[in-house]
Amino acid sequence: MTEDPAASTAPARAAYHHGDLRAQLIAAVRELVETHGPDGFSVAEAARRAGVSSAAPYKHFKDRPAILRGVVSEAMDRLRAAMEAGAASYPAGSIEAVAAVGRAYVSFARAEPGVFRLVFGLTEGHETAPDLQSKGERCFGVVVRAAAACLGLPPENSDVQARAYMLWSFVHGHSFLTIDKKSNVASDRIDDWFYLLTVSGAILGLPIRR
Amino acid sequence: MTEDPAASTAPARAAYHHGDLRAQLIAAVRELVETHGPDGFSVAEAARRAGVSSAAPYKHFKDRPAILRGVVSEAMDRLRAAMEAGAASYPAGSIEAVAAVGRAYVSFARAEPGVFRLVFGLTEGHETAPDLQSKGERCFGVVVRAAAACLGLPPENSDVQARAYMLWSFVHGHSFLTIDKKSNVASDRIDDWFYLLTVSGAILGLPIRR
DNA sequence: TGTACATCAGTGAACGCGCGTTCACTGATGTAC
DNA sequence: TGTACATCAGTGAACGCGCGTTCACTGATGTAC
Repeated sequence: MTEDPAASTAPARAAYHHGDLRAQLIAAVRELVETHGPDGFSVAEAARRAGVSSAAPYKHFKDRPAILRGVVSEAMDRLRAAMEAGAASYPAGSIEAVAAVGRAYVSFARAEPGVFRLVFGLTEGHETAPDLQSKGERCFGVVVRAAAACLGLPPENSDVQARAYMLWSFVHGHSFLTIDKKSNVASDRIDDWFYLLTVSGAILGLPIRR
Repeated sequence: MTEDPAASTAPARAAYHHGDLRAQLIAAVRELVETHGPDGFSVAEAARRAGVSSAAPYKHFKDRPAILRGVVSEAMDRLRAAMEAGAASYPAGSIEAVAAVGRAYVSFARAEPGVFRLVFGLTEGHETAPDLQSKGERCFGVVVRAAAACLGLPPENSDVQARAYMLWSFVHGHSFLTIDKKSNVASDRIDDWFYLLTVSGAILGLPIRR
């Protein structure tokens, strides 16, 4: 998948052997999850879409949960890349960079709501997956670094972490409410760049005295 | 279920007829959803737990999605009641009342994570359910009214609605991150009453100039 | 360059399973007279 | 108060279905000499 030069872009009907099946299966599952929801996918249907027999997936994945984990892992890579790209498109340390991370997050959720839900624990038996856990932490790290740079404090600072977590909560909640259609007129205003900037600033700037 | 005097509290082995089955089924599904996750339940298993044949549920619900809708509907009633109780336990118009609504929300999610996920769109084919939609709006109404009272503005005010939505996003996101175990040390601090108060105040008080 | 062989990635048939739903039925309940 | 009867809420057997997974297999690929 990663060391693959260009075959994955072409339909690559591919020979008998090696049609880049692993990546094709993940793509098929992504499609299924988007159209039928998380848990609305089956190994059989994914194999069908990839044009192979129902036994073929087991040459690449141990079992059904392993396929889901593969999809989630790949999705987390893309999510983190999107967040980083968002941050990089504004001056380091600016509040705009912080808001851009949030905006990238929401955009991802909107673009792939099924996969987004899958990433966030909607599937059973994913608790035992240390690699996924660490990928999640790396995503959070993007938020923390942006917040730290903006506040001029080290990322290890516990107030920075608390505020970054609050920002994440806000953006995460907005993402879910939006894809669940629970949104109102009010939710549309948050997509407004100005609102996102303002609420980000408020959360970062809130006086934590104690 | 509602007009039932006291039978639902007792195990109520009940006669052949009428053992308050509808309510018992909903309770069984709640249990299943908590232990096996949303979509991890089956009509057959729910019937088994309620001690009836697998055909019995169809006397009370049209089909499987209808059972899910019943569970969600009942859960939304309880969620709204909890939010209202939270608001009522502090002076009307106080920021504490606003924060208490949020705290009730998070407590609900923590107490019944499976049902909470179910409520928020994780199940297929619930798009066609106007009664659920309106129940959701009534929940949001609790937040809006608390925010309006605190700001001294009418609930119809669009800024009030926008800020209420932001509060809801924040609390919703925190709820999900918490039950998904995506939380860190940082998330625990938000359960701290003082933090919740502060961030609520920040969101309500943020300067929306435009 | 050619051959022998281990490995790899697929096939396709088969399995057992539990599910959602239906059906004709039956016993208990509530009501009219 | 008693009886006749409509209705209601259950039974249990049966159906067809698609799924996850295994199995022995086979043809293509890559490598050693």
